[in-house]
Amino acid sequence: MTPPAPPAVRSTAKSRRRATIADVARMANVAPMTVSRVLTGAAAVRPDKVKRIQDAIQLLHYKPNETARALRSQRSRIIGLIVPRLSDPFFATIAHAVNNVAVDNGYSILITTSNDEEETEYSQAQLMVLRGVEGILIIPGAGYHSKLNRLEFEHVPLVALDKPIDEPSIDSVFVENFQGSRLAVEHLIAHGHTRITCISDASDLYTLHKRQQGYEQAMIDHDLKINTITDCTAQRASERIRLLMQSKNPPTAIFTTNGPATRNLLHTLLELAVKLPDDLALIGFDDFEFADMLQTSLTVVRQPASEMGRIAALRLFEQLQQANQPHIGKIITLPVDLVIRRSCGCKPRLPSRQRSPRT
Amino acid sequence: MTPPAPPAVRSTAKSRRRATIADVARMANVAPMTVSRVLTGAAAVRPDKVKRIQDAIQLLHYKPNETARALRSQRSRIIGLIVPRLSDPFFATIAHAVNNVAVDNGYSILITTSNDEEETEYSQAQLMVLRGVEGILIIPGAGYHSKLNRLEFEHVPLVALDKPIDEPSIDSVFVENFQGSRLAVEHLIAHGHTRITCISDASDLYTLHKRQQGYEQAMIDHDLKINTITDCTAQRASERIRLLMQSKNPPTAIFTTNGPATRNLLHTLLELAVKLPDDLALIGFDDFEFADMLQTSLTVVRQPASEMGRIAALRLFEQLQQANQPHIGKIITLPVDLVIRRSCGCKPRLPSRQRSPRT
DNA sequence: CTGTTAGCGCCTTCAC
DNA sequence: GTGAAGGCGCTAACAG
Repeated sequence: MTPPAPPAVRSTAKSRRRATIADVARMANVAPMTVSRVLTGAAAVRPDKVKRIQDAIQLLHYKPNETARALRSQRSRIIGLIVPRLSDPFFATIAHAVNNVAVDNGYSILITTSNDEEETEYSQAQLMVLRGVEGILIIPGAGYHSKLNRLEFEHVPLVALDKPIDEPSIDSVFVENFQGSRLAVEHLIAHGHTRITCISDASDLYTLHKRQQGYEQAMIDHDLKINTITDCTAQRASERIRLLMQSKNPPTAIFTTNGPATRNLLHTLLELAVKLPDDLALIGFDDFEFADMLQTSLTVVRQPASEMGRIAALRLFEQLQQANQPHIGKIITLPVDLVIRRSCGCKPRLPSRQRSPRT
Repeated sequence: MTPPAPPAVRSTAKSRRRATIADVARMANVAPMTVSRVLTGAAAVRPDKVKRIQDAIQLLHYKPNETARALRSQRSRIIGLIVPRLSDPFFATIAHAVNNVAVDNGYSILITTSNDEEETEYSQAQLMVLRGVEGILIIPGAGYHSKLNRLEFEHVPLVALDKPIDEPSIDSVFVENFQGSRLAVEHLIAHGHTRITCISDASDLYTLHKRQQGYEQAMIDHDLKINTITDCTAQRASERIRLLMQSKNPPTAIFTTNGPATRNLLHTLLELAVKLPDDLALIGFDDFEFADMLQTSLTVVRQPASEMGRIAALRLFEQLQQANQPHIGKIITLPVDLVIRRSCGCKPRLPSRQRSPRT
């Protein structure tokens, strides 16, 4: 065992380049390949050599260069994650869960936000492939058809979350949008309400559509008249809701299909001094941190954001393990919880939950 | 111009490997190096060759392999981002802003969560370096001293956010914790309050300490008695706050030093049926999405999360450009807003803001 | 079990 | 302006 070999290059003042596998091999008096085998465990190596190699690694502070590994072995141990916005707690929670699974598997995450832009999503996904990601998890943006079903992504394992990508071979993970909404609306009906309005903002066409369908199914099943408002964006919500509440037959209950719609509605109701649940009952799709501390705590359909991220990531790793076997897209749909608080008219002692039934 | 040259390897059924720079060079009848120059713009190339090369690139759908580039050029165009939790809206918003800056600079982000664990933070940071990130942005976890001041990170550009890392050469971006808190407490004092309690949970020692100091400074300046409660964790908050409110001289106002403390307090106040702001005035550090829709809308100190992320990322890129010049750590402190709502006792028509003064 | 050879895809370097 | 050679650091493939 020789002392730390001076690097091949003359050791200038302080450049001192990182030790490479060759340095370790030289010091341990073996071939680089043998060092590699110890590192990766790809094949057995005689114990005494293992010892020498490990000592050399210690002394040189050797750490493998993952970029070189990725280039040579065609395995980057990196997956891509594309979300519309990280500032949305729902997406951020999914990202957090994905990260945990990735770390458990020894993978890292290359993340990016699409800002709900088709071109950004597409170009960032391409860039990820060029950077050698082994697979991509994506929450497609609202309001367009994702282009990730293109040919160039044919050989990249892909899992879609929350919304689908239009290509049957792609795995998807959704929540029970339809059943959850139906459950929520039926809860309102059980409270005796008959004039129930469904309010959406304009974003996120796929999920909102599913949720509206759930609302409509519940209404049809009980012979009630459907009334859906779909353009309650931040700008127009105030006007639309005032009109609604001041009409001659205003609803006695409202179902909002996502967080923004719920927030827009609540703002206007505050302005109008409408009291929940006396003047109006409300259930919103999607829970949020302070839902239990509003003027009237809100009954909501809670989505399993963390669970979604976890399952999607696990699916992706299953695909990575199955290498190139022909792949059939699997659709996983997670149940949602109806978290009953005060806004629907219940007077629960403790917040209770009800789970969406599986169809 | 020849038709798409069959790849060197025989084109088996459908393996069809990705085109490389050599394929493009062959097709355009130039040396690979010339193609590289067109790609990177590293040197001028005669227009007719440029044309031939661009045509070949189109025909072959050539895209450069970024892993190979990173290995050869020692520039990955990737930066690392470490946050404690992505499920925290404050951190997630920072991550979002960081992403936007990175994309603008043609960089990608390798992200990971430390879960507030010293070892995770350290090992993930190491892994990022092995993956060739050019720099790291980190929000250090709560409750320990980050190990990223170690020797091995000496040559990795580093920027700390929200909390410092104990090493003077590292850039940091903070908010005005001290001034913001002082401003908030002075606002309460201006409302005529004299018994003001400061409540913290146990996490995040650095920022909470700074905020407590701001509170104390304001109290001292006005000859008021300091009363700080530091262990209002989710488990103990209820007990501690009940004790406080039922003491014989309960405070007439409270200043909470972060989101969790605010939330814990609000929960208990709901249970105790304490009405804001009549029974008690409250200002919390850190804004959140539904702060304006609580039983009584909350007056808060708002932190510029997005701005923090943006500035930290910009700093990192400045370091990347300055290559190896000796670096002196720069500390950037951002002002915070006092967002006045109802909980402090104001009756604003429109929510108003006040900016923390710079010292 | 171990070493040799070669090359992943690109760009640095240097010669022309 | 252009090309040839060589190697970034590692491991696949093969030979022994």
